Amino acid sequence: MGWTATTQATTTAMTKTVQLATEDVFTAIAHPVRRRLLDLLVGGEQPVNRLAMPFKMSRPAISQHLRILLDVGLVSERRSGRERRYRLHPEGLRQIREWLATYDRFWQERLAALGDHLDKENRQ
Amino acid sequence: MGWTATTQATTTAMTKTVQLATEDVFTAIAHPVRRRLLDLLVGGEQPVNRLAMPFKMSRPAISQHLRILLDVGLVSERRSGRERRYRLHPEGLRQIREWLATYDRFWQERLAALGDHLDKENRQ
DNA sequence: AGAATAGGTAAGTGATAACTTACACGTCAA
DNA sequence: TTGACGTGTAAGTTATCACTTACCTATTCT
Repeated sequence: MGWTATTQATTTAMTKTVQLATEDVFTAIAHPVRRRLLDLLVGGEQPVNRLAMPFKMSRPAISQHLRILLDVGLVSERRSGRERRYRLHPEGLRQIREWLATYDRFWQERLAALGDHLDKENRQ
Repeated sequence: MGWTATTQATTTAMTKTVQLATEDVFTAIAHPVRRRLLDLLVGGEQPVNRLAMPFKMSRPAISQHLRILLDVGLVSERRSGRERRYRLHPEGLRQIREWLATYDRFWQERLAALGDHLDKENRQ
């Protein structure tokens, strides 16, 4: 997995951002902890401490997983006081759904073929 | 990603087998080469050499990827002469679809909420 | 039988994923 | 202001991925 440095301009300052070269949603959701984090966020926007609670890992580890989710755009971050609240952005999952669609079709065809086969069997 | 050693009994002897602890379909499809392999198999059962052709990697590398797909059950292998024909078994992808379903719901709710919000705005 | 074809497996290597601890920095509370 | 809270980042370690080359076995062809 490669990393690329990109720069992002804001009105007030320049902020450096690190992004996944491939916006690889597939890789992002490959890790069970990250899937679990997304699941937790279905309950709504939540601060890191709250997200980290169910896990036995250190909090920095969670931060790092959140970073990966952030990089592929599956979550966003909003600062509120000394907290950072993470929010789910499931739009990126569309990519996966689209990839899966191919296999839906394949699956349908196989079912159809099976149906035909059974029809023939019955006719004999 | 953890690995567990399991033992498998046969009538004639004991064979040691290494298996993915989690039959992790998510991990299996995380690699672009493996997704591509599955895509190629939509065209029907195919021998390894044919599957390996589009790639610049060595053939053993492809064999190793196929092994991972085999382990999680996304493909099956059938011997035919000196060839081994691989066949797609997309059933395992259901697991992913099911996980995604949660977010479909979330997404719907967000759209609904947005609709409500816009309604209120309009009423003002 | 001997050579060529098809493909799996072993062993080794380099890159990187996934943790950990230590630390820095902004925010709130006393 | 001082300290506690909430969190990100740096650096280091270990395990594992993803490849390569070398080799082995089974099948087919001559």
